[in-house]
Amino acid sequence: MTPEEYVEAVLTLVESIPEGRVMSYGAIADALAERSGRNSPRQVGTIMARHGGGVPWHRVVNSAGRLPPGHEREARARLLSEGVPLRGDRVRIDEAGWTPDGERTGE
DNA sequence: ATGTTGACCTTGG
DNA sequence: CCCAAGGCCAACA
Repeated sequence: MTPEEYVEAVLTLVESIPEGRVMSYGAIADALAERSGRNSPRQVGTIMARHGGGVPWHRVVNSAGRLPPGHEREARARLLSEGVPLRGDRVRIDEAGWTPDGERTGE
């Protein structure tokens, strides 16, 4: 799988995240691990930073539910309007966490 | 080829 | 809450 295809795969997956739900960089990397041959949350983060402008990037947070640096205000507002459960400025990923299988990350 | 860096993750002080 | 260490993968100097 070429780098461009991996980028597309990531963006497509992010677009598939339902409103009110979120996914962590690690979960995304993990979900594409089989198909991409690589598993690196950092790469997903880099991809989001560079090509995340066209997708619901605010639905992607780190494992601790932390919002993307520099976009915290924006992300928080959007998540709030979607009804994503927040604890302060962090997402309750145990409740809003989502995977392509429709299961919650916690559990 | 080596070293650093990055919207990361987990474990452990 | 903050920091460090070891893994992870790709881009860049």
